[in-house]
Amino acid sequence: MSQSRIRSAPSGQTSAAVSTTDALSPYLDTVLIGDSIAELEKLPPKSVDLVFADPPYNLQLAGALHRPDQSLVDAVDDAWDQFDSFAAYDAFTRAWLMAVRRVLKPNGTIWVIGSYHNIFRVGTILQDLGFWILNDVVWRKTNPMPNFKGRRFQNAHETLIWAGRDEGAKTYTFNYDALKAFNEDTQMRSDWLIPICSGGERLKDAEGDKVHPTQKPEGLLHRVLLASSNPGDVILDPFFGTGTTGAVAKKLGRRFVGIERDATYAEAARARIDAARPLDAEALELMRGKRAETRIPFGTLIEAGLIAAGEILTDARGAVLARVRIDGSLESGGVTGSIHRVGAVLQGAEACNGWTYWHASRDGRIVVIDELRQRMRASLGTSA
Amino acid sequence: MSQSRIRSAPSGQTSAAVSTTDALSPYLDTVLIGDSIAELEKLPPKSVDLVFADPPYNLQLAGALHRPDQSLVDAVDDAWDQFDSFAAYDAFTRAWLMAVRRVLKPNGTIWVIGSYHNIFRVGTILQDLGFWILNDVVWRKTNPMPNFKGRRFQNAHETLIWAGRDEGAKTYTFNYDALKAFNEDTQMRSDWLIPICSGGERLKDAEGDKVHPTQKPEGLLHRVLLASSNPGDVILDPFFGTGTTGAVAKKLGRRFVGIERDATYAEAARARIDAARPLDAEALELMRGKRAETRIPFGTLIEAGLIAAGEILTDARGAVLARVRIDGSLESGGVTGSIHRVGAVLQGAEACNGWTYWHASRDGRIVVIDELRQRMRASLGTSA
DNA sequence: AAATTACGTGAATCCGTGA
DNA sequence: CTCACGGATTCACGTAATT
Repeated sequence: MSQSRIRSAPSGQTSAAVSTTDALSPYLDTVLIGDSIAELEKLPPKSVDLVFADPPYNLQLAGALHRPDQSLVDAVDDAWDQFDSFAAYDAFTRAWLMAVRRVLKPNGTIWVIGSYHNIFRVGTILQDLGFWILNDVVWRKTNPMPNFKGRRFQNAHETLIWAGRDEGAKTYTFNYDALKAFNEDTQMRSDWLIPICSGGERLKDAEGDKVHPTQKPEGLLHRVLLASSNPGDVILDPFFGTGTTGAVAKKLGRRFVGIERDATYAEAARARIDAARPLDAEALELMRGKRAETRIPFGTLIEAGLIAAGEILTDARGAVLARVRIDGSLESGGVTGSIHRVGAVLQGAEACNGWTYWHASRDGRIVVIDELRQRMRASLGTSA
Repeated sequence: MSQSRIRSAPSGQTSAAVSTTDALSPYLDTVLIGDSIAELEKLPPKSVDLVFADPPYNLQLAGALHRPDQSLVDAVDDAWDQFDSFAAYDAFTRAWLMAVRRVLKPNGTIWVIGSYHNIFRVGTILQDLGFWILNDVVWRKTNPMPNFKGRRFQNAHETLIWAGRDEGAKTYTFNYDALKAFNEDTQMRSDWLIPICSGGERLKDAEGDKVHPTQKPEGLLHRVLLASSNPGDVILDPFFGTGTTGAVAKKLGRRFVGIERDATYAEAARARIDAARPLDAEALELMRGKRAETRIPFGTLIEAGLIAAGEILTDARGAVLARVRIDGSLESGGVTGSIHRVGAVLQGAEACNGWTYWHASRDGRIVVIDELRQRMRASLGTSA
């Protein structure tokens, strides 16, 4: 049995009060190598404080996808993401969620992350099994992959579900004030802006290839653990991968139990967690989330009624005219495009800031449209 | 039957080409008062272009829930356990989605909005019925209600699912270029920042109370209809409420069919839509991408004398050469074919856009042949 | 050396039409 | 129905290469 797991940190490293059953202690801060459900059976019931799960998404990708420059998109086509049908995926989901539920303390909570391919099925099964959803949280990616063919909206987010073990459980951990401080003294919203995992944080093998196709950013786990666990708590991750959950748990003074079927991933996780160092309070202070800056596309002003479709905009002197169209584009003498493009073309310039170039008539006065944008911002408050 | 619906706008108000079956025309721009599923049965199959649905998500539904066999689910009983509750909601959801699917054109798409209480069940059933999810979209509220107890994250978003009727349906409407223009020349993401419905837009009754508890903002519908419908299209809303979908549809030159059980809501919707004014056709023009441009075969440029038979084309660097033949094919080192095929073969690529790959020499300058095509288009004027 | 340009890449259900 | 083929299509970063 000792072969089947990798100890990645000396137990007892955290001096904080650890309230775990003795039966769990052999597994603390280790990665169990094996099937999630089989390994979960070995753990004592009602022993972990928090679960974070990043299960296979069941992407169902058909063919190869190329970027406009003909380069191939490196798809997630691993065997572990292949399921024969929705029914097969549902059975798998139900099984691991039931196994997790046995292990979770009555006041514990669970996080599951997914995309539209699988998250609706996960959410339904969570509800069917008696979990009680507390929030769905949207991870907004600062730098998502574009939609290359222009056939859909850019898939710019993933969804997390946060749920209690039971409907009645009221005493779950939620560090409301810590998150409010984190968020510059306004309560944390259900939409989080966080970059994807790239650069130095992304684990690479000797050839420079990514070790795991879907490594999650530590910033995401940081916020999850900060919100819903306390120092010394035990975090279970049944799809450990390359151990983001374990690395962040160690940094934040939490304990972890990881389960991972792939030995290569598990070994990468062990090395990574070994190298991680618990943060002191000062370092924690530095990890404050940046607030999302309010970007207001021109089209939004039309939706909001601050500018009317069909309205005529002019340059500062009133010499150049353009008509606003319903999609937020402008039209002037056969030239169409964004406020910036049309401004540039009409001036014969390479570029143009449409916000300062174009003006509208308001109450008999000519106002630059940037002023209308400021009004929009003001009406939105600082919450964007 | 005429009592069961309210005509809220004169039919034929929109002069745009309306491609609806005659059987649907009696229902156009009206609100049918009645149960969604029963009213949907009256509509002809495959007759609507787009569905927007804002179904109830309160599990203690006050009114009728139908099983797939149309039988009425007994009144919600406090003694029901959780599973029964979800089962009833699922049966209701399955029933109205099946009814909607019958009415939707094969290339039509559907939007459903919900919160974590119901959206996972809606998404699962959509997938089970064969709908094909295109995106999940997050409506990020600029001004959500705070969480007063401080026990959860501020619930600051709702989720929309956009799905095609069938997996294979490829030719659904998506105004990619219009949305890109809207968003100042970067493709529209799956997270939308839009204010909740308040202020003057919010319908109030004589006592100053809001008419409907969950009136959706017109900005949201504006973006939905702009993205996934064309002028003259028929938009079906089976949970019409106070008619946001109808009001925006009228403004944007679309037709609508609304179904609403509550006569008070339906009457408020009718009055509201009557007061709405359609935008003029010029303002409704959308950015059209290259896909919508008239196709100009390469050979046409030779016929027009813009490119000479026998002329040598090169890649951007002038390293690769090819000869133009009289039939509009290229020849280079024994390779012959279209400008696209030859470009692909010479690059060893799967595909190649010959219009942007090949260049010609004009007045001592190297110009991409796509520029010559644009001159051709310009010379054709708007007649195409 | 500092600044600029070029290149690679990420959980992706990613073309449309006519024969 | 399949098949062929014209030709349309990307954003934010991190890192390396170049000026």
